[in-house]
Amino acid sequence: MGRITIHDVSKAAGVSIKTVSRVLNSEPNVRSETRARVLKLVEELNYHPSLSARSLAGRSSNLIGLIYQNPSANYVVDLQKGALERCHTRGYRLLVHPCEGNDLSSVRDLAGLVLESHLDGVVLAPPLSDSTEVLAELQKHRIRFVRIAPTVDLDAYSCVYMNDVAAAREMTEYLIALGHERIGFINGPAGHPVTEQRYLGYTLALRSHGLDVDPQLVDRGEFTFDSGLAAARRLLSRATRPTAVFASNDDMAAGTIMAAHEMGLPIPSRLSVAGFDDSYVAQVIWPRLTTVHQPTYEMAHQAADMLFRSMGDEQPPRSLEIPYRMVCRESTGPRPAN
Amino acid sequence: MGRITIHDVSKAAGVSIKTVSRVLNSEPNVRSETRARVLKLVEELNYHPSLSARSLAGRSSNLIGLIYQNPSANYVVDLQKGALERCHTRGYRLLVHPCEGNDLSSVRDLAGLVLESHLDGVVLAPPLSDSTEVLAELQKHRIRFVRIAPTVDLDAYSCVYMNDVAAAREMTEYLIALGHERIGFINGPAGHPVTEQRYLGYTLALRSHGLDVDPQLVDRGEFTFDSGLAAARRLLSRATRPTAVFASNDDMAAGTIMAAHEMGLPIPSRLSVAGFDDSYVAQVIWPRLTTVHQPTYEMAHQAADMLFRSMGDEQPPRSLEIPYRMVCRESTGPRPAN
DNA sequence: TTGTTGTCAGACAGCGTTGTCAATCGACCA
DNA sequence: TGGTCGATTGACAACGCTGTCTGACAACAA
Repeated sequence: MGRITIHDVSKAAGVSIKTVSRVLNSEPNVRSETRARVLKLVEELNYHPSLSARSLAGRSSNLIGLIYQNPSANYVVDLQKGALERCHTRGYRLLVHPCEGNDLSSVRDLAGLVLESHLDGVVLAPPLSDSTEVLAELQKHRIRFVRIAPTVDLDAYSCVYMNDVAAAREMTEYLIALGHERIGFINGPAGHPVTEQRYLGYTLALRSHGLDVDPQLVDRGEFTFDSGLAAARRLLSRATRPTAVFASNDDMAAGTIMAAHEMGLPIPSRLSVAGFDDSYVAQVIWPRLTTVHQPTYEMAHQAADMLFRSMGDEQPPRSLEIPYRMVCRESTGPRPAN
Repeated sequence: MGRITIHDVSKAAGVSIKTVSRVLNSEPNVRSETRARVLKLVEELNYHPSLSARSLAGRSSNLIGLIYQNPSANYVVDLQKGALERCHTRGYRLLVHPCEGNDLSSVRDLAGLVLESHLDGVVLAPPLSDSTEVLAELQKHRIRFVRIAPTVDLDAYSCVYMNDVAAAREMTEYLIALGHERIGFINGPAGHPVTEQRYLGYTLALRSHGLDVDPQLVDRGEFTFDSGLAAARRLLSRATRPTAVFASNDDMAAGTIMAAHEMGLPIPSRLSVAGFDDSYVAQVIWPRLTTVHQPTYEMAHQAADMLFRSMGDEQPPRSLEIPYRMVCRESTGPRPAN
């Protein structure tokens, strides 16, 4: 009593296997009576087509990959949820692949994975979405891909993104509007796509309001809580202490809040703190974090969607911008009087 | 210029495809000279065997599934990391499948997925690990599985777990040792496997120290931040306000901390808060959370390992207990004087 | 010499689908 | 009546691998 195959169904229904195949793939030219009979047998026998056989014989494997590289846990979860949801409605499955290391070998591993698994396409999370090696390798093998939040070649390859510059600028302007003039900034790691963008937004806002970019007020972290904590400690113990700190992601903003607590600086009365991402921590930390809502779920959802559409006849847009949203909570307030 | 197949390699090496297959699968009876030649060609041609063809022709698909059902994001991430790491070293791939709904249809969906994808085995996350329907369905199709943190039939089916009762008891005793006598408890949702266990640990600790279990001090949440916040608000506004609250997971503990802040109760001087899981929030919230470290990563890692070992000749242990660890941080302190 | 054993390698039949092409069957038109 | 055409169906060869079986050859014993 092994696996139930298309032959079992065809025999039971008194038709050829090809007809069963036609029914399963909703192909035309099957009498509705025949279709109904086959469908009934499929149900009764609890038949499930082998996807391995399908991808071997056919053109599609109904499998796409989500490729990422040490991003924060919350980010991955949101991405995955978004992609998974879209996969579900389209009958696709999702293979997740954390791609560690940026060297050539892992890039080839990636190509290997795609080839071995017959992936129909891949969704590339940052910072991979900016890696020319990865893109080249994928192109070489003619593998469809959609990039999430890339910063280069927005029009050359398809992608889904948000405007990090505008968002960082708007957040900085929000702080300026609250009266802050000494606004610290915790930058992301050098080389990461969005790092430059968010910093650019910060500087643009300052300059357009006649404020200087003081290097003493800018520090750098690795997008992690610990690095944010360390950077905030340095920033807050400088002679010219900022009255507000804009951390370029929420994890580092959480570190900043911790540092402020350590130093006995009440938030927001003595120090305002803003983050970026609107990840889970932003909503559960106290005080709740003013931040930029990054539409991670939505971006992954749309990326998967673009992938699917490009597999069909449709010609989806090359690139798609998803709007961000300012989320003002209790971690920011007017500049202290002194 | 299509895909490179085993035929291309065999032709180039001047051997039969079977010999290439032997080399790739490290089978015996191949002259080392031949083996080397084949390996060289595989490298040169950048050949990647098709896993679809493999799973169709052979016995194994090199694919396992991680099945879960609306757990918290952090939990999934840890599980996934653990499983993924083990998969990587064994050359397996991981299919993630969020199984929504507990009804019969989704159970059949699950079986369908396993059949369609030729999964070699599945790792079952709670609360699925206790679902008799799921277990029955998997058994029916003779599919290997390992359960994570089940609470029933520990010896009947293979599983990896930790001792929730002992952990909850130890945490409660820690609070008692700090002098607390009115210790609130925020329970998990009814029906969830670990809910009973953790509550049991709480009551055992109280009783063994001559304290009563006061229903006024017990409330219930859904393992989410919001539900924890709501439960804590109720708990802290009762006439007999507790001096410590033990929330049965970290998300609800974070909600409790928020509620305390709202009410102007300093932590830990006026209220101690303890959580369970040692998830990411526990480490970034202020004050940092005293909690029980649940070895999620380790459990998933071991579960995947047991799966792999059971596929080989080995007979891994039926069940494996992973030790938990108390993590005492700044959210707990001695009972306030009044 | 003949048989026996062990090592190495190839031929060939699946695995469960889809794609291609040909066959059958009415219906419809001239 | 015969021919044409669309709708419906089936036969059969892929797809790229593994498992099984068989063959060739060398080494060794009887």
